[in-house]
Amino acid sequence: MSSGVNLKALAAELKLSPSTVSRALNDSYEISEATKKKVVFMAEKMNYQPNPFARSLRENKSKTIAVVMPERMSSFFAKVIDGIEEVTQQHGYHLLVYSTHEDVEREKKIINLLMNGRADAIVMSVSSQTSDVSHLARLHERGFPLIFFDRICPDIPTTKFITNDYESSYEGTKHLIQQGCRKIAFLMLSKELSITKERYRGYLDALKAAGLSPTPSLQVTCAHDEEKNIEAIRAMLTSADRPDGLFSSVEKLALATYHAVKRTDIKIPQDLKIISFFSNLSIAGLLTPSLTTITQPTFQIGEECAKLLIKKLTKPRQPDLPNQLISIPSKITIRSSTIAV
Amino acid sequence: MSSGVNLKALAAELKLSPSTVSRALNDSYEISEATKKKVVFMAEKMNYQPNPFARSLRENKSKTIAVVMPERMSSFFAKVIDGIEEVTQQHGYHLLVYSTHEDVEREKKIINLLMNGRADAIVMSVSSQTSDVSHLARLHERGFPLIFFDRICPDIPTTKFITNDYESSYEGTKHLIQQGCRKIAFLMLSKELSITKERYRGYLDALKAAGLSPTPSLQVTCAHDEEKNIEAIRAMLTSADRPDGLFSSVEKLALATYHAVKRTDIKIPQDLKIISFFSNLSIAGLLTPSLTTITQPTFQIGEECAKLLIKKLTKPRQPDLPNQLISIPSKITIRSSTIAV
DNA sequence: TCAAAATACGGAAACGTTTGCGAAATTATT
DNA sequence: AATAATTTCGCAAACGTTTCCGTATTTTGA
Repeated sequence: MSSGVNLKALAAELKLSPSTVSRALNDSYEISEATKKKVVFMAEKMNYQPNPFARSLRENKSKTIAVVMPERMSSFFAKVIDGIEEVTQQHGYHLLVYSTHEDVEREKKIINLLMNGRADAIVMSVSSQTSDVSHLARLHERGFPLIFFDRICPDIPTTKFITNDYESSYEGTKHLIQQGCRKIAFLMLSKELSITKERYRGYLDALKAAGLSPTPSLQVTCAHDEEKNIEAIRAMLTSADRPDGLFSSVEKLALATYHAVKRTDIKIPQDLKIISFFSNLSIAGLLTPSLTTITQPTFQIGEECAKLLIKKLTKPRQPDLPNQLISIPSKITIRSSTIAV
Repeated sequence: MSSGVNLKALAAELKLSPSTVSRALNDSYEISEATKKKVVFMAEKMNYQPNPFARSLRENKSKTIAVVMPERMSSFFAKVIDGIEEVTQQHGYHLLVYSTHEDVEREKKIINLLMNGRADAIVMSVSSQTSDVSHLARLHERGFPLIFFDRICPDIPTTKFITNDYESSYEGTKHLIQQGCRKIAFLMLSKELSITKERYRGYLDALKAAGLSPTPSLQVTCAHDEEKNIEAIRAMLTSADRPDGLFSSVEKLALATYHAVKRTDIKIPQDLKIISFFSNLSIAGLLTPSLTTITQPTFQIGEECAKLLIKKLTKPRQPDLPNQLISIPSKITIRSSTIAV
């Protein structure tokens, strides 16, 4: 139901053939400048809009990229998509955006839907439930351009964009130790997640380097229910083995921790020092006390994902996405939540 | 580059004609149950995926809905989209998501891009810069299904979903007055916005009902630069005419106000009581002091938008979207930021 | 001046569906 | 038993592009 005017109508009006009009609009070398002018002018005048589906059908590409991520209500993912959109929009690409809601079944359904070519590529971050990655492997094996960011699949040989999870976590944990923490809790979403593994490894190594060992009861795996998370954290914080420091591997768990602390008489940072991966800088400074954060280069991650894809999709005979892990460093910003008093 | 197998290949394998296979897969009444079984089985086996563009071209519909909104880093818009996705996904629709970044030029470009039929409908919330709505009017006049939510265009005769902006603002302002406020500031994004107008009207009427009149210097219009907003608010809060209450018409300005207050020695709620339209309830409870909020039914707004569109798009001969304003009430949650001490 | 090359355009096929129409085979009706 | 109706399927057109060829016209080269 577009504007009603198509190539044929435009051609008829110009007394030219559709093929000539098409070529003129696509700036083909075999059309004279004179007719190009006329065609472009008339196309403008009649408000001709090429039908994207006819074009996609013919050219076998959609000028569309799909973004699949675990949730929408997250400053991290929101900013990454902003970054993606920034560069894709400049190249005339459109963005299909899907949220899996951390549900691997929904993730599978979405991936399967995308196998029909509705999008030219997928950039994704897996759900916290995703352990079996066969749906993604299958997609990749068929040659479908797929790249990961943040929550990656290490075993799928394609390009992945991450931050320096290990090093940042190591440094963050070291910072807590330097501030006097000896019993440091670790909060994670799911042990399956790549980011959990890397960040946990950094945390453990920093403990080890300081001659400390992790307390099992202080390693809490959270779920999707915010209230339950808060209660689990509160229970942990008020247990006999209560921690004096806390490392949250994701933003939402830092917020849950602040909620949990509000239900106790624990004082931050006197009784408990907190550091967290966190993307919403405005909020970090507004929390009481302000939160020491490890901030990922969100926007840049999105941009890099998109740039790589655009290169792959627009150059004629581009090789497959290389199997590489590209790391863009995070930045630690020390605020009140870890300042020894 | 889908899976490689198309209708013709599938038909050849089955020794049937493509038309029969198509009808079988679409469960047409003119195909026997026996062949339907065979076709479906073989389609499954060969992993046949219908080409969406061929289908869209033929049927002149894309099974895609576009969402156009001012920003992505907003809990309000994120939740609305979650609501939209919830129902559209159930009906096999896909979501193209665009952010205008509060830039009317980008908004125009996006709208013009969407005129070619890439999406079957648009659900949108206009940018704060949007005063000339001719690009949207044109779209609607061409019969393109368009519905608004939150930041609407009153003059375009289609369906709009809002919350009870006037009443909520009236009640919120009344609450501030009841808590002892006499000089109440009003924070807004742009005077052009429908939500600004309605919320401001509610604010003004509540003042008038209490025999108060607004102080011009306390009505601040903000821009897109967060730091500038914070400074403008700080200046206003510390001026000679300093307010004792503040009504923020959008979430981000409440956060800016908390930042501004941090730069002064003002105490909330002792010196200044604050209420705001706010969607991120988790954060509202975490601010210090916790923020009294007017929370919109975000998810439900999204659901209702999508339900209406799905009905319009799936029923064969559906009339145009009616020119109506549907209001779903907000809820005021009183927290510490307005509790008189 | 004449052949060769370059230029500018049109005809038609192709992309993969859906569907109107026709037709063969089967079943129902009188 | 002859005709009518129903069931089941195939042919071909159509959706709106792009592009492979072919061709007529003009320009170039010797």
